[in-house]
Amino acid sequence: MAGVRQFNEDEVIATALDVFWRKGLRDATMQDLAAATGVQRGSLYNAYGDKEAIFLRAFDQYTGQFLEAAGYALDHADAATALRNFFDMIIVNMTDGSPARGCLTTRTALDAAISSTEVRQRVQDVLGRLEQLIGKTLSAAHGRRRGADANRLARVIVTFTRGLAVMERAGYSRKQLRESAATFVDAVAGV
Amino acid sequence: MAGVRQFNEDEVIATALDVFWRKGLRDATMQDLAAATGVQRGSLYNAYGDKEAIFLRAFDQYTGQFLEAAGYALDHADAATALRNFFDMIIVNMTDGSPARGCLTTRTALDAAISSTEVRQRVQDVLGRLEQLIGKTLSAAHGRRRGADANRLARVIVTFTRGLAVMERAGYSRKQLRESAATFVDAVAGV
DNA sequence: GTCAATCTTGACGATGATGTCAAGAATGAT
DNA sequence: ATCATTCTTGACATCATCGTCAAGATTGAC
Repeated sequence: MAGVRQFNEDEVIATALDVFWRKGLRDATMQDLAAATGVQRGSLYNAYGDKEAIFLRAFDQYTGQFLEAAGYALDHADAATALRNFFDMIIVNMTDGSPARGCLTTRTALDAAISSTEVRQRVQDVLGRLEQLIGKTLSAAHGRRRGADANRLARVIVTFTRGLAVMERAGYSRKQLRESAATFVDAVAGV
Repeated sequence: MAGVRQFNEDEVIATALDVFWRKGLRDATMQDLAAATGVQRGSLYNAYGDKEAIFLRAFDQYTGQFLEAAGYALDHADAATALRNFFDMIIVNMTDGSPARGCLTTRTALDAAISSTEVRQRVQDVLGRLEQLIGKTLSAAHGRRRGADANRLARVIVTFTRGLAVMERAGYSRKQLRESAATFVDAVAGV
């Protein structure tokens, strides 16, 4: 069994994403990845180099899915509806699984195991892109809220989503998160 | 040099707090604590049992300081002023030091190294108390905003503070955090 | 069919952390 | 002054993880 790669890379990365999501970059070990993927540790090292390289691939896959879902949820003419959809989506996203997996981006941002700048950069990228996505939705919806205004508000909204992720980790239930998000949207979106 | 404790417990805990704040519960090792406090590892084990016990003491010290400062900052008749003070305080709190230490509570909430329920419980306690503190401020300031309304908003505000802590970790500057907080207060407090 | 390339496998060494312990030392009580 | 108590110290055993590597195996190209 050798000579050519014995595993499907996409599957391995998808499985690795699941492991990282459940355990976090720091706590997931190469052994965890090997066990979950069925690929030996040595093969993983041979194929990817190290854990962080695997993480980066998995994280890219994750952000792709996430931003796509966010864009879809936000795609409504009415800003309030868009935001409600969006919050529903991310709350389900972070409270899914048992135990809940939480938000991978937030967890990664807080993970001190970040020696390389690369990981940090990716986190900033997602947050920045999310901010832009939301900013566009806001300026498109409310003609009166344009430019700097929408951008500032977009950042506030992104910040709030990070807060929800922390609250989830602190033990708040999906229902509680939803209530907070609803209150937030009502207050901020000025609906 | 023995027979009686050779170190000042308060000083040791204060120093330990500094270490935990900079490195996090997970990443701070007993060796780090020993080096920072000047107390040998063995003595620390003898005196406290294990790392988590030391952390709990340090964290209690931290939350005491933090909630006191929060209460002081929030002690204003005008809700908007109270909130602005409060956000100023926590933003300085989390961006202080070089590199910035971030928010210990948030970091701890995300730290997966939490096997014991105790740590998690303390985190929930701080957040809960903070929520109450803010709730009181809100109901006291705005007569029209009472009961459930103030409580819901208080939780939204606590959530937002957690978001700021994450954004700080993601690399946002003190200035950026302040801008977001200001936008948030303007929008939410309905000032 | 042969061979070079490359993947797989299991073992190895290094490292860093945890928690324990026995021996030594100094204090406070009697 | 003596002694039990208790702290300190350094060493020890254990464990988990990382990253490397040589040997074996298999494939695809020629």
